[in-house]
Amino acid sequence: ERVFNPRWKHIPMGVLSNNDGCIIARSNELKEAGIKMGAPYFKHRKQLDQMGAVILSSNYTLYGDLSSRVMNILSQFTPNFEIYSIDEAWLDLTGFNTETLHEYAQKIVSKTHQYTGIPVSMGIGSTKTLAKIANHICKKQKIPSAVFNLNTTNSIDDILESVEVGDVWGIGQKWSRKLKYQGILSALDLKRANPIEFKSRYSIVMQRIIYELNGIQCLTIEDPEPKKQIISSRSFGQKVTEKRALFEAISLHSTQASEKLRAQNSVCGCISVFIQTSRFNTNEPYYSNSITIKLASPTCDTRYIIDASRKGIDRLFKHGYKYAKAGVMLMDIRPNNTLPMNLFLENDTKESIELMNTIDQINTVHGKHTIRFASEGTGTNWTMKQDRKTPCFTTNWNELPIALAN
DNA sequence: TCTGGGGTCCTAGGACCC
DNA sequence: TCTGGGGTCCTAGGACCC
Repeated sequence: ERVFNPRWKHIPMGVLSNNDGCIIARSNELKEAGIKMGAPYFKHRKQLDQMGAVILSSNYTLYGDLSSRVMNILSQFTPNFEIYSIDEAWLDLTGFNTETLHEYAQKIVSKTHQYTGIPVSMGIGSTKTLAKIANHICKKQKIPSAVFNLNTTNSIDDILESVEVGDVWGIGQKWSRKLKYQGILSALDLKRANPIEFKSRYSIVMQRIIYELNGIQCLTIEDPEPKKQIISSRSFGQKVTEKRALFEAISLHSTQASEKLRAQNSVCGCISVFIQTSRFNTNEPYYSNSITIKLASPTCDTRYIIDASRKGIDRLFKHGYKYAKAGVMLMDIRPNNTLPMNLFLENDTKESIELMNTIDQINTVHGKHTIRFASEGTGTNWTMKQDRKTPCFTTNWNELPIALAN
């Protein structure tokens, strides 16, 4: 957001989740003010207003586009590269000259910043888990070069001792509590734990973390795999009581999930539909339910998936509840075998595949939802709240930034 | 009184991640 | 009034097989 609005550079900022519900990205000022990741916005609104903070709805189109620009640059610095999330990537620097590694890393950081305006930091370690710790140090200590190499510090153990066990990658709330109860307080304590004993007490995942802290690689740089499940879901802007509105939302989710399914050249064997009321409102009766429906045969045709989801809603819906959220999950996902020989043996006939291709092409060229299914309705009464979204500066001709010359 | 051994597959639930 | 969305992996237990 600051790339396209430099005037916000020194102003406290936050970005909200869908529906403007939770705070999911915070500038340093917000972190220092004690605003927690995922905190409900309405609970902190007053405080944030007083701070003069700029709080925005999330603009995933913009973030996704900037992300791919950053990833593009990063990928040029090593042949072995993995995109880990929208804002993280692994670079395999095995075999690179260790003497000049720090400079090389700085070059990566400065080139990324120069080309995209996005500040990045880099942590270097001999395993993924150690590299994550190095990056953690980078941010926590605000290292000016934005690079921290754990391999060239005097004592890795001193660093590990300063890191809380809950800040180790892979240690979440539950395990953190359990470890601390056992007297394992720091990353160093965990490094020195017995991997065999901890495997039986926790799981093989914990054992790997211990090995990785000891510099033994258990996790490698991986190639992208097709998704094994695809979810589309949303909370409603306002609570929904009508079955019709629920089905409209579910139709839209079926459409979006199917698009993702086709984009990775897969078909799915079954779908799951779920609806739920708010789990926070204790004054209203709570209802949450899901149903899994097996498809007659594997498909990526939106029509069959919407049809199945309708049956799901018919069986799930109960009158008298105020629904807060609904969604669709595609499961039993496998490659779409489009070899001509198999075309007519599958649910997805040639006609079906051509129709879906055409719809996808129209929506790619002319914009999302240009052509859509009538069952999605007009959606005006249940679509999500997004009061403060910045324009799609980089992906929409109508929303390009405008530069004025005086 | 006394009731085997070895295997696979599937699912739900729990843990984690960003 | 207002509390996100989308993933992964692992394990235990049940159903089933011979």
